[in-house]
Parts: sequence; C-alpha cells; structure tokens
Amino acid sequence: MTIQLAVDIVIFSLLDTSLRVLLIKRGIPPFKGRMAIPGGFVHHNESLERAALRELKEETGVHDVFLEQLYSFGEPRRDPRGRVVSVAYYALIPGDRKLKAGSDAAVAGWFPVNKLPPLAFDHRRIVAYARERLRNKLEYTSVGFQLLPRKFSLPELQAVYETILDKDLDKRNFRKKMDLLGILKPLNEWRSTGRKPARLYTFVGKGFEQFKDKGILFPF
Amino acid sequence: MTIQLAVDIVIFSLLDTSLRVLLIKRGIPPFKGRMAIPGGFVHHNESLERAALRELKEETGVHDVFLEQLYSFGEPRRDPRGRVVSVAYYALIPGDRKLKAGSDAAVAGWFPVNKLPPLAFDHRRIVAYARERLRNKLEYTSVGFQLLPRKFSLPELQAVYETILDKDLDKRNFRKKMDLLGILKPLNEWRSTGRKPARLYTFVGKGFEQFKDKGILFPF
DNA sequence: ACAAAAGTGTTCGATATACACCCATGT
DNA sequence: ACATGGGTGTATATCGAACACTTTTGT
Repeated sequence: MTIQLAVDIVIFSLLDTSLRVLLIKRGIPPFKGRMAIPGGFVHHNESLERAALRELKEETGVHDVFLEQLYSFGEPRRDPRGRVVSVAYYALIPGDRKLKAGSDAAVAGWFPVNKLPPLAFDHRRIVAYARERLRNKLEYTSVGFQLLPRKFSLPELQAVYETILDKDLDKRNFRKKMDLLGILKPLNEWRSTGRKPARLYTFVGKGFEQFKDKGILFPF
Repeated sequence: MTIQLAVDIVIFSLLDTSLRVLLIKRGIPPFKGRMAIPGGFVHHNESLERAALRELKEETGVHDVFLEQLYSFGEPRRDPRGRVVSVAYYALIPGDRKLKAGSDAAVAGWFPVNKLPPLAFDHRRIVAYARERLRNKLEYTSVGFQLLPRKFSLPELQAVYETILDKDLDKRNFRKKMDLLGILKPLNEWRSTGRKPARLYTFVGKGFEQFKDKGILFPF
C-alpha cells in the first residue's frame, strides 16, 4: 500500500559508431523474459545517486563515469506490482572500457538505441527521454568526451557528434570549432589504426559548468 | 522504515519587476515557524504531476499554469522525520493573476528570490536550482511568456527577461529579435499606464517544442 | 514646457556554413 | 600504384552587439 522508490539507469556507450544502451533480460515477473534497463529499489540509507551508482557498478563494474539524474517517472500504473516511482539516471561509458564480463548474469548486452527490442515497463519512454537529453547536452556541454577514452583522435570525436546528433558534420568546420574552443590538447602521439595515423588529443576543459556561460558550444 | 515520497513546488511570479517565490510558514514541526516552499506527500493513486498540481491549487487556487518537473532530491537526512524523497517542480504564474486570498492559512507570501529568509529542509537549494533552470530555459524556450498576462507590451516582456537574466538588454536589439522570431502578434490595443501608451501583443508560438529545433532563441 | 517612457535603423564584428584538394599510410 | 581516411583554408551569409534620437503622453 505504500509507494516504493526505484532507480533505473540508461547506460550509453558507443560501439562500432553506433549509440548503444545496456539492457538486461528480466529473470522474474513482471515482464519476465523482457528486456529492461538496469535498475532496482533504493535502499533506506542510500541517496538516489548512490543507488544509481550501485546499480551501475553491479551491472558494468565501472563506477567512475558520467552519471546524471534524468527525470522521475511516477505514473500510478507504470509497474503492475504496485506503486513504484522510478528516478531515472543516465550514464555515459567510454567505448573502450572493458566491462567485467558476466558481471551480472542478467546482462543481455548493448543494443543500438535506434533498434531496441520491446522493453519492460515504461522503459522505452525513459530511453527516449535520455536520448533526447543526451542530444541536447551534447550541443552546449562537454558530455561528448565522456564517451571517448582519455586519448582520442579528432575523427573519433567527430564520429561521436555525428552519431548522437544523427547527421553529418563538416570536417573542417568541426576542427575549426574545436580549435576555437581551446579545450583540446594535442599530444605527440598518433593512432595508426587504419591508414594514415590520426593525431591524439586529450580534453582539457576544466569541467562542465564553465561552458554554460558561453552559450551553445556546438551549433553545427 | 519505508521511504516516503513528497512533491515540493517552487512557484515563481513577477511582482513589481522582481522575481518572487511563494513561501508558506510551517505550522508544525519539523522546522515549525520556518518558511518553506509548498509541498506535501504524494497520494497513492496520484501521479507526481497530479500531486504537484494539487499542491499548487491548494496554495494558489490556480491550476492552468506552466508546471514542470525540476529534479528529485533524495539525500537520506534531508528530512529529520525520516526518509523523505522529494520530487521538486516549479511553476510560473502570470503577475496579474489574482490568487485566492488566504487560500491556505499557511501562505506567507511572495518573497524576492534574491532575498529569501531561512528556509526549512533543503528548500534553499531547491529554489536555487529552480532559479537556474528558469534562467536557462528563458534563453531557448518561451517560458518567459508564462509570467505575463495574455496581453502584454514589449517593455513588459523585456522587463521579464531583464529580471530573470539579471542584466540590462538593449531595447532595439530585443525588439528586433522578437520581430525576427515572429512569435508576437501586435494588437490594436495600447496600454496607457504611465506616459506614452505601449502597444500590446499576444504570444502566438505554437508551443514549446517547436523552439527546440531552432536552437537558442534569446542569446542577448 | 518639460519629464518619462515608447518607439525606431544602421554599422561592425563574430561566428556558422559551404566547399576541394593534398598527404601519409597499408595493401 | 592505388585506395583509404587524415588533414588543411577561404569566402559568404547570418546573427549578435553597440549605439542616439524622435515621438507621445501626463503633469
């Protein structure tokens, strides 16, 4: 008869230049056998963010990644078990991070966000909301760098933007913009994966908030 | 021992060209006698938004105003009574709306957001968060119009922007921008409050979402 | 007549956009 | 040698920022 509180996490990563979401397969009713985003109930002495971090770690083994509260979903009938309000978070994991394999037996894998299977509860809506937030934030913050390893090439960075914004960007304009922003430090390292080696950079923005003032960062 | 779920609402209005927040005086512990933003527990069969609307109506008598979910605050010790997670909303009320007087005995009044008294719980933080969100949204959405009556003059509209952004704007650039956006319909009415009468306009934007695509709307 | 607020255009600088060729490497 | 993807500059259009005077009304 009481309201229960859960957290659910949309975990994004970039694999094979496609934006993906980590899904698990539910082993118990309701929606047994359906795919779902990871989540669970909030413990009594745990903040919402800690609960989200706990779930994130349980499913992926990582703990030091971008995590942000998304929205709280509280329609009375969203969970057939009873009244469950879910505080949704989303996380960004660099594509090169090796996750602990089978960290949780329930992990089903990484699904392209454009081709999701049927999901349990209102999880489709939650993922859609997260995707929208990610797209928006990409344009005026530095979230894009959260999906890349510490060292990355400009073509890789551009691919992140193109994938999330779902449109092609002009190479020269992209580089000019990055140059103008002054948030990339060129390294004396080159990645020779493919043909001509690409120079590597690191992100040197001093954080997130700094960018807000500047207005839109990436209005391609 | 269970987690309780509440909604709290930051209700903004614009009075005497100052941005204000509706506060109530708490009649019972904890924080008895302290000021607080309106709020209350979510009923069992009520969505989060409905709970917020209910609180809004109880305190102000209005129900047809802008209301948006803000963030969920869930630190374990934010409420001394026990574990209470609060889903915060914010609402915008046109400055000319007459609220039902003494609608709730607890209503204390409209306080300038820059000069708030000590608040109960973590309400100061919630208000700060709402203020920040309002400032940001003002720049790329049409929230500004939610604080004005249906008919308004351009100087009034500009005052909304100046108040919330807390900086002076150039009259000519402001009008040029509004003109360019094409979201104002001039009326054949003038408001003669003061010296030279000001022409009245209405907002004719077809909604909110429409603007997102256009990117930033008001980067003064 | 004077004070107060409404209304009106132009110039300049910054930034977004469009666009094509050469270079370094692996095969 | 050639195919593949990395790397580079310029010209134009759009938009934001700065800036001063005239008009209308109430007193």
